[in-house]
Amino acid sequence: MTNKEHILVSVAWPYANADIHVGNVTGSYLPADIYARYHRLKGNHVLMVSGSDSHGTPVTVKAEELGQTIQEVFDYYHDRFLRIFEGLGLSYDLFTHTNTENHFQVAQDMFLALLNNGFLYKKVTEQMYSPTAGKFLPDRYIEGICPVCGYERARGDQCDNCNTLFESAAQLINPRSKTDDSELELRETEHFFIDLPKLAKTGLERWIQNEKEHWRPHVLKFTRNWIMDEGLIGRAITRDISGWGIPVPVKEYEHKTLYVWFEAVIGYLSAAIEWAHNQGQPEAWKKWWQDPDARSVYFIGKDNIPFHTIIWPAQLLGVGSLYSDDGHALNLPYDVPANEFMNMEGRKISGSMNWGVWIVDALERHDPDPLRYYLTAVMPETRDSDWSWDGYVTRNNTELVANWGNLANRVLNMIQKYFDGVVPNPGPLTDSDKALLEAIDDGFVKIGELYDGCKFRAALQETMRLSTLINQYLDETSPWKAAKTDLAAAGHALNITLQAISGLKILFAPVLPFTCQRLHEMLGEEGRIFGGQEIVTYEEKTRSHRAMTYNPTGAVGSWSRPEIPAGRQLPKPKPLFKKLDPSVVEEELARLG
RNA sequence: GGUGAUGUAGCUCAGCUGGUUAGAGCACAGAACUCAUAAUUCUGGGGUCACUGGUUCAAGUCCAGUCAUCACCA
Repeated sequence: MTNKEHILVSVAWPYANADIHVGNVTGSYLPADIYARYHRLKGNHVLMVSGSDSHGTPVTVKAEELGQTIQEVFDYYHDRFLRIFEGLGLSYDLFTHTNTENHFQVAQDMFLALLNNGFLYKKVTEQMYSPTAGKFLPDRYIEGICPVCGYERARGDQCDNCNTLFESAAQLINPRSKTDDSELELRETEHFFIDLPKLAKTGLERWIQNEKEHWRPHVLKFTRNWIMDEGLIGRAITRDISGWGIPVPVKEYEHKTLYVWFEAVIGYLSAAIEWAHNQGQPEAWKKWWQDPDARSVYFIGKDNIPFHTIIWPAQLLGVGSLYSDDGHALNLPYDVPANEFMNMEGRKISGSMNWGVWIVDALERHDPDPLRYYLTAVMPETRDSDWSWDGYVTRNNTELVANWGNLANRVLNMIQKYFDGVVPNPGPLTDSDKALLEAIDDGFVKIGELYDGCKFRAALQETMRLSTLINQYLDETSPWKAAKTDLAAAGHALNITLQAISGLKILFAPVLPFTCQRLHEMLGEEGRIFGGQEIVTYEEKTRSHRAMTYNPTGAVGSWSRPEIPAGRQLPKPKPLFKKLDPSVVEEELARLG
């Protein structure tokens, strides 16, 4: 038990301003969960963390749109996330959020460590100031005439008419406040910048050039190119907003806040610290963050690559041995298996056009495992992929129901029918029996490597291939025929098939945790394959927050084929999956747009 | 505009460092079987590997350019 690895599964933090759709799930949350569940079965020490990003501008914008407070909007979506993730079976050890005392503290600690280590500098820049509102306005609150095309309602960051992007809203002609249409003026303001060029020289460049052959090619090339060709420039990490966000922990600057992009990624660290605290073992997080043998894997979408492969590593390097008495640095990412995007029936997913599948709705009409299965089968691992309801129904019916679910069902039914539900005796094994069981056992090696390498689509295909292999074996041995003349032969074949199915139950479990648990019970096994999910309220000194945790108590699953003993009485089986009528496709398509 | 990725059968995708008639699943056609949610198994048809040019004895696989899609950056 000593050679078990510590694996930190870091998952993208959703903005709490919109519901989660299939693209979000297949892009980062689901692959992270599959990865975490695989490593739990392997017996490794997994810590899977994430949370809602409360301070992003989109949350503020949403609140204004709805005429609600930011807090109300945030609470509403955060709560929905918890429900959705519970329903989908995403097994976060901690899904928290960034509006906690703990996160504020860790973010401010990192800021100060960077400052003390000489990686921050102050700089005065000019920004748009609203005299009527008495504050500086972020670019997206500014409107004006586009200097390129003359469009009158260009936004501060981009012209929607000609798609020109502006470096500063000051480039607009006659810039005005979007909120009250008042005139704006340019004023000087001072901010903290992170010195990325210095950090690059200090170790970031060396790190990115180190051996990274296990990284996905597009992630690696993109990152190296960014550093080599484009070069790095200092970036502002504070801004002129107060009242919502994390105050800058420096005298005279308390009215400014930490920029969200700087602060949100710190959640990976602060959530691990919070988890340890919640467990009553405040130091426990260090196993994942300070032991150089621990692996940290970041599951994100492709739009987030530079933040996780350059800026976050730069921050981690820059804080040195923060939180360590004996000079331990914080671990940099081991891998960032960023996914591409998922489209919807050939078009980009769009919240405003209601073009997509929202998980909160989907879970009302569909079971989590078929959703997880389809999202894994078409996961955008190497290129953009497409969700189609026709594909969903087809794969559910032909692969889950017909190939795998029906295999389990027919075998369990035959054992009921011919042996009153008692597992028959296998007798001596033939060569073809051994070949089948060896193929399953080899699967634990091969499919394990695929899961570990984040090749989830291939893992699923390979597991399904084994299901076909069992179907072929069943066809050759035809226990339904043998039962009429030679009951022992029928029992023999059914026993072998049952053992093979018992293996597949584990091989499928990272992707199909709910139905594999049901199969686990139908095979007469005790306990649960995985631990359970809980939604808990945590109290801090001045605040409380709701979060999701994973409780591993009672989890018995392990990465090998459990032997089902002859003579065991099995319960009456029920189908694992529901066949879907093709009309589902039309019903679902009708909800779009 | 710059950078990167992607473009292979009707659909979803494999094809590592270039090498015999380009693979799998689904869909389609035919056959076998009947334990099972008409579910399984076997056989078969189907592709100018986006386009153009180049390197090579040999290219889907390398190089250049073009087009399309996506992301990031300016």
